[in-house]
Amino acid sequence: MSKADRTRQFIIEKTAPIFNRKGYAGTSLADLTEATGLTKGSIYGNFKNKDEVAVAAFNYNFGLMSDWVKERITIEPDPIKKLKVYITIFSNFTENPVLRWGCPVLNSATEVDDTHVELRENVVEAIRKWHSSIVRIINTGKEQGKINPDVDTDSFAWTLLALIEGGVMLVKVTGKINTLNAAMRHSEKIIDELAI
Amino acid sequence: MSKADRTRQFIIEKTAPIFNRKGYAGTSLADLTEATGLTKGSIYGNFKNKDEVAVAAFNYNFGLMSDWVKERITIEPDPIKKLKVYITIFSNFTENPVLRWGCPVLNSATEVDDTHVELRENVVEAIRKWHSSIVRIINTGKEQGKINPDVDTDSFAWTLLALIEGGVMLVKVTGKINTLNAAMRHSEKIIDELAI
DNA sequence: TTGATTTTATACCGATTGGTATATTTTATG
DNA sequence: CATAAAATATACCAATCGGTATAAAATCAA
Repeated sequence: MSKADRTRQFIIEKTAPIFNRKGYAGTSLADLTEATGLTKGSIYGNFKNKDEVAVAAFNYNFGLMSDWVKERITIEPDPIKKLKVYITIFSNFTENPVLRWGCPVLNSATEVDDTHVELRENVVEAIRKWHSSIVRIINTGKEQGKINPDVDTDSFAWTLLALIEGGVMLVKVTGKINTLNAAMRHSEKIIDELAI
Repeated sequence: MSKADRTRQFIIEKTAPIFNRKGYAGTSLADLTEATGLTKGSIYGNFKNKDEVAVAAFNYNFGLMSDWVKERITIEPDPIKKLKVYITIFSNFTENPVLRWGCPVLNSATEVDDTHVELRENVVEAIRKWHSSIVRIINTGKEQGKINPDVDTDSFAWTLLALIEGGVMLVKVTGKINTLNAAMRHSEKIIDELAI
């Protein structure tokens, strides 16, 4: 790992929380230099422009979240319990070190428009991956005879994603945890109903 | 209605779609002058600052959405059908004249932080109103003996809101309508299950 | 229609935006 | 250790940001 690679990684790690909190357009170059202690020249020596830092920061943020989830899903053998890991994690996301400032997907999803093409594509890809991992759990559960084969896997995964992201949005803006709790309790219920 | 009041209203109506599309921080004063054909001086003669225009624009956007929904809910006598009005409207929100650029609540919810206190309070109040209107429909349905009295009204309303907003987010960023459809079909199902 | 008042336009402000050319320093290689 | 290459800092750029003082124009009441 060369010096440049290490600095690049350093910049990403230091700025990723800023991007997640302030938004990908609301974060200025001054924020980046302040967070890293580096200068503009140094940052532009490692990245083409601000957008490239934003994209790298988003992927880093999503990766953190993804790893956190995966780690806890892997140790659960039962598909129903695997799915419930999402509920546990997001029910307490405000105390979660990587999700404290909100879900990176949600935070960037509403912001990216046609002017941030590359970032948008990365957000879409992140959502697709998330959806796929839910689909995979359910399909494996079907093969194991633990989940009702009649379940519409694809639709279920999108519904669960909508409940999680919607719930996170509600609690983030209102500050009332019962908004998220309601969505998570319902999610738990429909997960239980998957079982044969 | 004085000239000033008319101009104020004119500014709100012309800038509200811009704010909803570009975000409340991403919209510049140049955007406002361009959309209205007025100058900065003229806008600042009618509003204290940009934030005041943003707040007025949000409330206008939410009012438009609210009126559109209320109009269609009122003509439905049955509480189950009243709730399904939300599903119908949001399932086709991309073709809806007032929701074409997304739900104003969702668009501003993820953006407002501690630096936009007043706008945030307005968003929270809008969500509270929306929640209350769902609660009211369900409670009336219970009184009429058409909705199961054991239903947790408050939780149900938050769950429905999470499904709607989450679904809107998913389709807006991915561009795939089946993401929203899945959330809306599930919403329809849980609405049907409310009935006795 | 006059005169006071309100509304709008002009011209400007300092601060900040993202970005870059170039000089300096640090790193890696022989 | 010397030297080439890469990484970082300095100093700057034009453009845009939100906002304002003031002049010009339009409105309104008497």
